[in-house]
Amino acid sequence: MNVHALIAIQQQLLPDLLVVMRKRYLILRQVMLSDMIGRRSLATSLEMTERVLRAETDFLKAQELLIIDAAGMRISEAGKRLLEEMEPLYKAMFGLSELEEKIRKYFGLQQVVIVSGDSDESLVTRRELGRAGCAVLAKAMGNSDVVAVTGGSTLAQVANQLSSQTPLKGNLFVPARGGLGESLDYQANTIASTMAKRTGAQYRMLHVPDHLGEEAYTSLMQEPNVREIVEVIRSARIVIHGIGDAMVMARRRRVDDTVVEAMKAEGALAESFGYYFDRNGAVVHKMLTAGLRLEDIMDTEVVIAIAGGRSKGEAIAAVMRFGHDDVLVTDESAALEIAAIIDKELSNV
Amino acid sequence: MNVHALIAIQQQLLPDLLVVMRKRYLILRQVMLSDMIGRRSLATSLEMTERVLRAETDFLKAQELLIIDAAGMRISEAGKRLLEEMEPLYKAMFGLSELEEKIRKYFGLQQVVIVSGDSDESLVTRRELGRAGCAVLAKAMGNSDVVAVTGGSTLAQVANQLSSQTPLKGNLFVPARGGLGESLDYQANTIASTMAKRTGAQYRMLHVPDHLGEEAYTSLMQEPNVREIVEVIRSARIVIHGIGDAMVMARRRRVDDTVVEAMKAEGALAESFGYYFDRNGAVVHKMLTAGLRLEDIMDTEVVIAIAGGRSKGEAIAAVMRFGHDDVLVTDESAALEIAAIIDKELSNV
DNA sequence: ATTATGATGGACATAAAATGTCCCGCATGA
DNA sequence: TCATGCGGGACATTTTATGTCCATCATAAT
Repeated sequence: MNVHALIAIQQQLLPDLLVVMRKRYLILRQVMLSDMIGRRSLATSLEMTERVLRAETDFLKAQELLIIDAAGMRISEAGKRLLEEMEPLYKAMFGLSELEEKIRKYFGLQQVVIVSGDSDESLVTRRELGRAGCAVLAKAMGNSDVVAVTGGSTLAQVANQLSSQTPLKGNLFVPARGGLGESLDYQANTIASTMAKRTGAQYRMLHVPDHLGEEAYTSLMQEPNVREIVEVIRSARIVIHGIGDAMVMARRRRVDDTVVEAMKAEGALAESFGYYFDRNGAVVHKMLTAGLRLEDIMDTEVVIAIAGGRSKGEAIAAVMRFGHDDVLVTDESAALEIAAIIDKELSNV
Repeated sequence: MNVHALIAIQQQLLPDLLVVMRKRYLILRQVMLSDMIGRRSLATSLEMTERVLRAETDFLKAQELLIIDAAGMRISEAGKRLLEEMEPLYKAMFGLSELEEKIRKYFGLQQVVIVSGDSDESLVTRRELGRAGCAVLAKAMGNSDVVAVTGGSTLAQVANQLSSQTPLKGNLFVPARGGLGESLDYQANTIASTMAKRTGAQYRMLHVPDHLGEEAYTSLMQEPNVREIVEVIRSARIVIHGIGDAMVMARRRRVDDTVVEAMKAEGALAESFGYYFDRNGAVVHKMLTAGLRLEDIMDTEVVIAIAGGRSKGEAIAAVMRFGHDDVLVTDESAALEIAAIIDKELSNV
């Protein structure tokens, strides 16, 4: 049995095991690196409140890993030994948390969740990604929320993993956008309905093509029943969306070749909830939609992005730069790509 | 890096979490063994209150390790898998807690603390034993308590590990008994004074030989200053004492050969705070003392025994049977000996 | 020598979580 | 059909965690 397996087992019984372990490890390490340090400065350098830190240092003192006296705190021999023994473990154990934190901070997100593996390569990772997405979504959902979901294989995966542990009757799932030229399973409509069925929630459909000319848009919006559901969609409190490669998505949606070329020229890289972004997160291509618009996203309380696979790293980074997401759920490979982009950015500046 | 190293680290860094982990593990195991069981009967069989158990089962249900429905609880597939995977690790993770609990229950103690190793073999273990003793003592001490301490090398170890982290000015350390024929370092007087100095507390000496004839006793007790300190000693709220082998101690104290023979004939096995016990915890040899008497012990609020080493296992068990201790601090080897004695006892009955 | 700084630890109000208790409706099996 | 034992809801109460402020002490610079 190896270390990872043990941790995985322990985490089932104690989900925040790693969180606590990491917290205490970082305190210990910071104290060691500082030789001698006071509580207040330690608290700020670890970004903890003073009182919480104090509870931990009191604990570490009781364990005799820290020595605390009137002059401040320093690490004990036992503490030093513990740190040395933990060092090789640290990376293995917390590599992902470290990554999460880095990405979270850089893009100013509320939360980043990374599952290990590469969705491009492994079915297991895709499933894990789905599960992680479910967990995030479940946590975000209240008692009577409107949740807008986009299409795509990743979102379909989320839908399939969702379980009805706590029946969320009052919630309403809606598609974020209209119908696309994709396969039925990956349609936003399909996914919204699956999610609703699996959680015992309600759902509404939007039976309108996503891509509309101005005339068609205007006339459709005259229809009371279309108009009503569109308004519900636009008032969603939660949005969960995938992220795709711009060119792949454009073709899948049968966008005009000339438009595709124009977007390409403008540096379109990523696609999400129907919009196309360049590497800086700027919107490259706008179009009329009966679904969720950019301005709606900005008002949405919780925007969850979910996408994985090394090939999507760049696209994810682009959408994150757009800056209106709150939570990102991704996998290790994509996260590493994103981290590389961040590093490059930071060294250029 | 192997699993055992990780466990060792966790035991230092998160002992509190491991306690929780063990609790959940035991619940899961009990449910598995019971096939299907209700909350109330589970609570009694685990000796937990219903509400506490409920909090845990709710958690385990959320983790999908337990299936709960109107008919009762049963273990899920994932739960079963978890138990199987954890089984080989259980001993490494919780072996000592298990031992502690077993000994605690058998002798009806309040708390048992076991440090790993064998004090007979290892200096490190002796030191650990001292540290653990300190921790227990520190927890027991209030703001103005009288603490009676006996002599012996183990208690000397405790004294040397005690630290003045929380200055306990109002407390008073006194020797439990008078002077013995031992070396100065192991005298109760010496230890009491060391402890007091190291914690910033007060101390009083008892300059009287422990072993007294009736005449000498009577006349000494006429002395007001002797009488006064003796009364303080006998009113101690806390007693911390070592445990020794009867014969070894008798010789060290230069007890008359004829008396030694008599004690031997009566099955004297263990010695503690000046009294000799046989294997059943019965007092074999009583003598007049200016220090703490048996009847004082019975009134003492907190009686802490501390002793380790495989060779002392039997003696410790004997004194525990005497039944007036509240806390036992020992080491792994002694604890294993004690457990063996318990098992033999239980199978005989 | 003295003053200023920054340290810990105590104290305490308040927020949050854990716990004890009681009771309800429901399935199951006698 | 009824009684038993089940889970789970509700709520008062206790315990614990947290934020905040301050007293006191050690240290270093003046």
